[in-house]
Amino acid sequence: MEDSDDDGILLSALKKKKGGNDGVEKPSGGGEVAENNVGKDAMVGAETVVDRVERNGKRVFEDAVDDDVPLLSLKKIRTGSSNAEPKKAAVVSNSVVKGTAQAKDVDDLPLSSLTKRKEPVLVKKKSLTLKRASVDGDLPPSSLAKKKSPGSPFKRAVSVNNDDDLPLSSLKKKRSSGLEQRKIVPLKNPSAPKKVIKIVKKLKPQSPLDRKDEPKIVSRKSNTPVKKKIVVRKAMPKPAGKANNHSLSKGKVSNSTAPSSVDIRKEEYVFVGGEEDGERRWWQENMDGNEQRWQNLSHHGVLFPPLYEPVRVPLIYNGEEIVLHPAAEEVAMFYAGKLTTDYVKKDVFNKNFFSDFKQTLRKNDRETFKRVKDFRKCNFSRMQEHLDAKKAEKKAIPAAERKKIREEEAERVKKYTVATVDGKEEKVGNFRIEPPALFLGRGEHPLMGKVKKRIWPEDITINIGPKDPVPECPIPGHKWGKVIHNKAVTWLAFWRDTITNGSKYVWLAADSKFKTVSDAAKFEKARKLHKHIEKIRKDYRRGWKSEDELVRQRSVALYLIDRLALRVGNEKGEDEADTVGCCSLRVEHLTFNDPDVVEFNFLGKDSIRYENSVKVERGAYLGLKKLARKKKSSDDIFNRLTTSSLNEYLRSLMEGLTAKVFRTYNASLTLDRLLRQEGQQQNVNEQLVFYNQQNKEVAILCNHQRSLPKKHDEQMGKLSVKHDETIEWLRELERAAKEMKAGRKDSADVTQWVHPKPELKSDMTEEQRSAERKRAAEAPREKVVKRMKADSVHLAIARVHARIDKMKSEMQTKEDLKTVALSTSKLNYLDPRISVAWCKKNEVPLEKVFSKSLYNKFAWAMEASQEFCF
DNA sequence: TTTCTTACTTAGAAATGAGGAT
DNA sequence: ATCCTCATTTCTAAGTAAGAAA
Repeated sequence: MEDSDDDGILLSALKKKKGGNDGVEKPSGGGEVAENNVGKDAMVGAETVVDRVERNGKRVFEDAVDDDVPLLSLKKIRTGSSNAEPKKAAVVSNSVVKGTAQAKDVDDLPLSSLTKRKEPVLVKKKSLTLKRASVDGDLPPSSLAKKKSPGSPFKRAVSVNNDDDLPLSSLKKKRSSGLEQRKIVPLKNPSAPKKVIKIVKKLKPQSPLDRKDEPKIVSRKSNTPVKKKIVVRKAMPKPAGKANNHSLSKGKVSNSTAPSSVDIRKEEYVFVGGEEDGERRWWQENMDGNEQRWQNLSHHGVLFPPLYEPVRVPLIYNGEEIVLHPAAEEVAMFYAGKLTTDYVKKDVFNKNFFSDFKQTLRKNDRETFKRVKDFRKCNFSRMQEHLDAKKAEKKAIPAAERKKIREEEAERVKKYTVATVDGKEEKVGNFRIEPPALFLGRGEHPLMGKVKKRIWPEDITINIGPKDPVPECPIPGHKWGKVIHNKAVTWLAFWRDTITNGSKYVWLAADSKFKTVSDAAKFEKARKLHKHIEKIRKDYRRGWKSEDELVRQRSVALYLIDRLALRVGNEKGEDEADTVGCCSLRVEHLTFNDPDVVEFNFLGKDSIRYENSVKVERGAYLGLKKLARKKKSSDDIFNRLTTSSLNEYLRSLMEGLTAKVFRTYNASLTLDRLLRQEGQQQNVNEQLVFYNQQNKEVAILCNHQRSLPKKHDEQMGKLSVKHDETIEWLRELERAAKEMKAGRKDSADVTQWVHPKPELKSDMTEEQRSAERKRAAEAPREKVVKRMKADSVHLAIARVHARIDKMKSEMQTKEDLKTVALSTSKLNYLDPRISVAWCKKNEVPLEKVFSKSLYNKFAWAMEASQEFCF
């Protein structure tokens, strides 16, 4: 039983992934991209379930992935993208998938192999595992276990790992506090309101770790069994034999992993890490309920963009040149600068722009205002040319001078880049006030094209320590709108956006204490969810059948949030693009395909399309279908449910739990589990390809898309040509080898076709050079014949094979990632300790995975041991 | 209640710059 | 060593979610 419970949990996690994947893949297509994908999908889609099964039988891994969960659609999608994927990746996903997938499928699949692999690693912790299992178990395990059972094998393996990670062993050592941290986390919870705080306090007295949440839960019926968790914790604290290894804690020596890597970071790391083995690192400090986030705060205010300098380049109206009033010229220039974008093709954009433009004319230049009546007669080309010329001018600046300018600018701006919080110097994130511009909303934003006005000091509220000097207002003759001393907030300055009336803030940078503490707390909260997830799932499954419609709506919605990683979906106003999240889904966004497939198609945040067809659990399917019945296509599916009631309910399940925690949880858990799959990566490069593949799975889960890079097709074409030429060379080498073998010769003539080298001369201008390069690249290849010895031919063959493999892998990766954005999940959803642990375990230098800024942002996570388990 | 406001996180595109291929 | 690519950084829009106000 216990084991199975564990498995259940794990599996569920896996499922999510799959679901997510499905979702992602499809979505990747938003707009045009989407269509492309669709095409692929369609092909794949042709594949039937049966096909898949068969595949499973043969190629266990790849197909397995598809199978599981969700879906059909997924399969389709995947096929498209995943075909190319390396087996390793496939394997991982498969396992995952299976777990996720419904029991039947899972069982069928041959998970065993995976399991085996993992188990060895896990070894030690069985005991821990058991504990955890028991914990989960105490909840009503049975039912869930059954459903999920399919995944069990896989899960098992996973679970074992979990135990290991338990956080801890390694953590314990160094930071004895590690454990505490966790505990603390809840307290920290940034969002945690006063109420939370109170709760926390109550809990504190309790033991260490755990579960402060439980007390709260009490009200709910089932919770009794809290204790178990405690048990788990105990286990953790132990010793940590393991710990030793990697954790080299202190930064210095540290990363055994990153031997070759940069040393600079170590220094930074040390700095950031602060205290030695300390009890408490700065990033562990509570954000507890303290309303006071700081005592002293000093900074230099904000930097305003330069004023507009009129250039008297005319607007051409109806064929005639009109030199505009400077204010109008500035606005017209904004439009001219957008001429190459798709915005100018949108009526709303043009209408909004022209309306604001005329208003500016009316205020400043009555004559022109009367004259300029028709937008279609406006010609901004002279202005566009002016902007282009200016850009070219800037580009032409010699490197040395450019560098100098840069440095001078940096010097000028320097004082704005830092702030001091309670004696610690911190970087400021965005000290530049946004310059006036045309508002560029995403998707079909009703306000796109309107003029975002210039912000003046009077529009700014400065927040600063009561004893700290008020920054000088940088624009003579002006003064700050307001100066306040609000210790409950972390912003340095504030203004109101002139388009949306929304608030804009100046914050500290991502590596500041304010930001990192809450970031760490976010991940700890997500980890905490892992301990409650089983119960939560059980609860919402029960809710699908509830008599109470509100309960049904909430339960079905939560299922979608959990399995598909949907956002909660707050209500939106009239003046915003029509996008939705879970709670705001409308009937028109879903299509039901009996018996249990739901197609989703809607625009989410940033008007990114979410398009996915998902095989959902029976209860959820029936529940959803029922909710859609008798409603118009424009009606909300979850009409009785609000995001705040949903969150209120979640809070009753776990302290601090909100809908967005599920995204973090699923994303991180998915990466953690996927990275545990063993692949055959040999060198660091292959490891990184593997890592990126798993990162991609998460990005797909979260539907993180990017637009198709402009030159993608062109670049793929080039790679393809290169690839073909390399193959051609390989064939020639093989032919020569054969010839030598047949003739028992030790050398042979080989023919190679090479591109002529460009003849660049030192007196050529840039233009001439590029023309020459182009000529050379397009010139017919020249035939070169050379005599090669047998040895070198064989050597060359081996090398060419390797090169071809690498090319294939690169092309595949490029194609796979063409519309997937990895950065968003890495930055916001993936617990960095997962990556740190993986790097240490696989001896991959951390800086290969984290850019410098990410490294700094995640400094708090760098001492995680390789045993860390999310 | 419900709506509005505030504070903070998450998001993709554009701008920039560092490194890789040749 | 040069040029171009591509990754990183910057920018600011668009979310979430809590608390205040209506």
